[in-house]
Amino acid sequence: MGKCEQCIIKQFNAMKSLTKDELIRISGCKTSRIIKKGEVIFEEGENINGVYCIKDGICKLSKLSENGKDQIVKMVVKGQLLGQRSLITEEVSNLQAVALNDMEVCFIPRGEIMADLQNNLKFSFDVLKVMARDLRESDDIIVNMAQKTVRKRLADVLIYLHSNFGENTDGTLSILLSREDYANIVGTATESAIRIISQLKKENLISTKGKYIKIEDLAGLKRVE
Amino acid sequence: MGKCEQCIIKQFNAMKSLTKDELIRISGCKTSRIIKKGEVIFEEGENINGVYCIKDGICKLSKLSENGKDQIVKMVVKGQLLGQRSLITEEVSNLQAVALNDMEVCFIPRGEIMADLQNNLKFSFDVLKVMARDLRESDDIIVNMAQKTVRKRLADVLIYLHSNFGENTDGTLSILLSREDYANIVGTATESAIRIISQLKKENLISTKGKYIKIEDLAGLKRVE
DNA sequence: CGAAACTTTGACTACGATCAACTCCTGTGG
DNA sequence: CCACAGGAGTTGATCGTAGTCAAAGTTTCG
Repeated sequence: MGKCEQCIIKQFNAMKSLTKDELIRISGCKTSRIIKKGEVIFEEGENINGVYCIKDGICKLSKLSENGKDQIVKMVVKGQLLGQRSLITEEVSNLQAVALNDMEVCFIPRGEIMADLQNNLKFSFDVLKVMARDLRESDDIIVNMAQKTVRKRLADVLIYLHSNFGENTDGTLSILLSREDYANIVGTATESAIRIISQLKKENLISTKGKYIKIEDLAGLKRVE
Repeated sequence: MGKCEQCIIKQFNAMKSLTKDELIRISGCKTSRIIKKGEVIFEEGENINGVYCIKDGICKLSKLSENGKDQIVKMVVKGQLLGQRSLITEEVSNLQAVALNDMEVCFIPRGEIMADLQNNLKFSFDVLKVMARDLRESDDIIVNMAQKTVRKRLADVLIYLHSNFGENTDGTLSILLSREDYANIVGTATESAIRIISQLKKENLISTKGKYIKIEDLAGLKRVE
């Protein structure tokens, strides 16, 4: 099993602030795990009892709404930590996590990571920074949800996916989402999302290869209102 | 000027974790300020350079959307700290803060509070907890925005205001918001909010005395879909 | 008292949800 | 290898929700 102190992934999250000794200790109690695409990592209401450090892959965090629809709240990718919030509030998870592609994660039990949070100031301050940034992002999402049309939100999501997760060699978005996922991110009905995607296609802003979406005119997409 | 170490307000926020010495130091450099209803505490994009500890009153945090409408993202009340996020991300504020009634606040300059954040583990961990809870709340707001009707959201807001800020002796909500504020919280047009309020009135779920709103049937309001 | 700001109502429009039918993939078992 | 089942994607028709514009009524405050 890999050693935390040598793992490159830690550079990308707050764990870079842990000391070598702390990393060695964590390395000793962590468990690695492969998660297949579509697999549930944890459920809403589940006691997570630790955090996941994502070595590879992407997952979606969603919450079941009263009307029975899932709302995707956040995507967490390679390099980031998963489950920090619930760890800190000491409550069960308020979100469900599902893998969007095959993932490789390390699970660090609550006790170990909490010990570091409460002893290593640099580490806890780093986590604080991540959260403050997340909060900013949440503010933006709230405003967008409240004030923008579905069409505009969907265009924004495509731009976001493109700039954050990049594209395959053929130019399609490297992250593959179902139409339902798209709908659940922008908060609309699947049919509505589909309709807008085909409309954007007609306007030559995007093209599709099966489920894959390729952005043809990024500037045009940004101008969508 | 009041002394932080004797101030009761600190019990309600993370400052309770500061040592007596730290509080005395902060007391020496803080500035008290009275803010009138409607006054802007800080603007979106402004460098806040510290945090406000709210001794009395309530304010709204809002963000200007591209369509020119303000979206109210959060309400911050007596006992809470204002501006922590921007302090931590070391960026300009992403929100505007406006007083909803006459307020009394203490301003603590960045340097002082940062020093404590980076030295007092208990304090920074407390702030971490507050933020983790805020993030949970944001998740809920996002889901509600995305999945619920304006009518349902407005009913929820009324219930929220009632349970969090209480009522006057005549039973009206003790917090007084304009119709536009209501609209800006639920993310709708002012006229839409007005229409729904008058509809709820017809259904005898609420009544109004001028701008004041009184909840007549809390259980009924909760059943609104 | 009068101006300005806020609230209310009406009429109309547009956006997005829902339901239903149909097509297209994909994978599984005969 | 084909057939078929099931899921995902697509499209059309229809309906209700909410946004916009306009006008009139009401409060508030100087």
